[in-house]
Amino acid sequence: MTRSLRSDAQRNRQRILEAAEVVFALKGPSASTEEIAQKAGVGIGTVFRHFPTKEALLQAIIKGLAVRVAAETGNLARTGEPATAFFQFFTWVIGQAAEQRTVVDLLAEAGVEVIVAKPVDALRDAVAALLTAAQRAGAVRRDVGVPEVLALLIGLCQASLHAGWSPEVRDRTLAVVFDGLRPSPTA
Amino acid sequence: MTRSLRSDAQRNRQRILEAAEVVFALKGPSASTEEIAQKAGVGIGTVFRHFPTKEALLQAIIKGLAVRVAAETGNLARTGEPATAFFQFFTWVIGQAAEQRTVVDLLAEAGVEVIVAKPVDALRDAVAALLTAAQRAGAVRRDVGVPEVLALLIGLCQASLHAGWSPEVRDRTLAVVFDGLRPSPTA
DNA sequence: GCTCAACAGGAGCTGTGACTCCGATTCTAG
DNA sequence: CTAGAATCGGAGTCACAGCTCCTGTTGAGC
Repeated sequence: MTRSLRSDAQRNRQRILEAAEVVFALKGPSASTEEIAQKAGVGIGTVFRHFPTKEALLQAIIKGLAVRVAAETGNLARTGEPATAFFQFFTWVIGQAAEQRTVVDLLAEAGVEVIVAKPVDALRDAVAALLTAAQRAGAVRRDVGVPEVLALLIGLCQASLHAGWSPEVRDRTLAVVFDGLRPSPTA
Repeated sequence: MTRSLRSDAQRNRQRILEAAEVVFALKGPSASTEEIAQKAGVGIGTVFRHFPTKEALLQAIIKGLAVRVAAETGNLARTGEPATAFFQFFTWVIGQAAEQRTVVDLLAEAGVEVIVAKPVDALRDAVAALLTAAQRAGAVRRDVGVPEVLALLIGLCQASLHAGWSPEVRDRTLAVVFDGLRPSPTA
């Protein structure tokens, strides 16, 4: 087990996480470690002591994000109307992605079959709960599963990163997907 | 104007383009110029004489791809049934993207508002023709435009690059989007 | 306060990839 | 066939980012 860190080390670790979250959200995974260190007000060496590789840092951020998004999703599943909660979740995630590039990476991670981190699993479970509740309420067709939902989420989030993606286009595109997700009247 | 190139130069230029097309399709835009030169059987210097920057080379490939895709799209618009041609086009593009990463970049380029290259414009026109024909035939709802179609195409193509995207998931996801694109019975 | 282990910092190492430069090598006009 | 201009090739340059290492500093137990 790891003993608890010295107080200044804990403080720096927290600062690095916060800075990395902002920078990654803004510039994507290609942001340089130096920029993160500068934003956190620490040296590069300090960053690499807390996180052995840049990849580890990114994973830590994604993990934290997964926990928060899963919690939010769980809340929505518990308190909202099943029929509308699912669509609210969809809209919310895509809104997040437009301003937080990290969300896109998180979803990409979630879409991969072989999952490593438990928090991402939790997120998938939360999405599954939301989906099945909406299906039971008759708001979503029954022949779609979590993989399809994640594919649509990933796709729309990726699209939202591109230029020329105005709020109007976003709303109309979402409307198309939502109509496609509803039970078909011919079924 | 530029005089015609020496015969060996023309041959090399062609080889570079072919090699670059293969490599970019396989590894995306981050593929190294050296690898392209090696695949083409020429030195790096030769690559950079024909294309001043790597970006220029990528643009040239995308341009060529745009011409071919636009031609294919135009064919489909002329010979196919308006009601089905649009959906065939959609399916075809996404199938291409799964094996040719460059297609994704092409579409990303097409989605951007400020267009530089004419071939990309031509592609957008071809998509527009296909879309309006399908709408006139009553196969596609009238409140979607080219931006929305491109957004859906870009998104699904990006999603198709990720692991865990099996043919089954692709078909079901496409089915959802197609149902969403059809005229709603309540309209 | 003192001591020392834990930690911070950032100059530098290393690997990579875009791009340049110039001697060697072809193609082509006459 | 030959001159010479166009072209080729790839070693070398430059910039950048991940990562290491060693010196100086700071927190915590005594």
